[in-house]
Amino acid sequence: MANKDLFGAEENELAAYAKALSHPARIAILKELASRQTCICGEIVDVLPLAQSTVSQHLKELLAAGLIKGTVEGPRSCYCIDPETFKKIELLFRNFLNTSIQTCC
Amino acid sequence: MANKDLFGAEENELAAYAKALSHPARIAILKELASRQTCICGEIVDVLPLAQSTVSQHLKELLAAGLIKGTVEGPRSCYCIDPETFKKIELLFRNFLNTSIQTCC
DNA sequence: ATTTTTTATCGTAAAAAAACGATGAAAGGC
DNA sequence: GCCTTTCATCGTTTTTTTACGATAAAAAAT
Repeated sequence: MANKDLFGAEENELAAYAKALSHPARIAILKELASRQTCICGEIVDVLPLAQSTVSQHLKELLAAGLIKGTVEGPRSCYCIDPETFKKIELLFRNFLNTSIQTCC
Repeated sequence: MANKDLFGAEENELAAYAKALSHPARIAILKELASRQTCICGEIVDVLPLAQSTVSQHLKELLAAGLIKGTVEGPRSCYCIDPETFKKIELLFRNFLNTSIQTCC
């Protein structure tokens, strides 16, 4: 991505989270994870219209962004939404969007 | 972008808005627009560390996504945040993020 | 009428993202 | 001990994004 230090920390942070959410497959993954109360989520691949390696790549990105946390033990993966990050993002976006609405023309 | 009809409408919509927000320059533009109560915003280029054509391109994307509205009259441009879209997005994201938090493990 | 100023568009190059198949690793079942 | 299953990683190709300079358009200023 473009040189990080051309922009402020808040701009970069917001953009990074938005980027993580910027693909329908990743949204679908998150919704699927959210819909299951338990963490046993090995069947994500079957739900998505993508190859297994592609899904794995999307999971990796979500992991890197901190949106999910997960462990893999041999043939069993266990990914979960990270509620803390979600709370943080919710606040970040809400703040940004609302103050923009209020201060604009 | 990936085939639109591989995913649901909500996934695509969320991802599209997130994509519009996924670059620090675009966040910076939006913050700058929000910070001015008036719509006379011809000096955005000067505020950003990017070439004029690049900024214009980012503005075009924000316009296409519906985040801003604008008119250009010769040597004067007038871009504004679209508060309606912002409200819509705020709701969309809040809904998605909050229900994810509540239903997850 | 010509110049100046500001912006959009075009063409293009470089970088990043997305996707897949093939391969490899790890744990459990046979 | 060997399969099987499930996932990650690698290598590669295609597509998209980002960025810039150069050029064009449009209105105002001179």
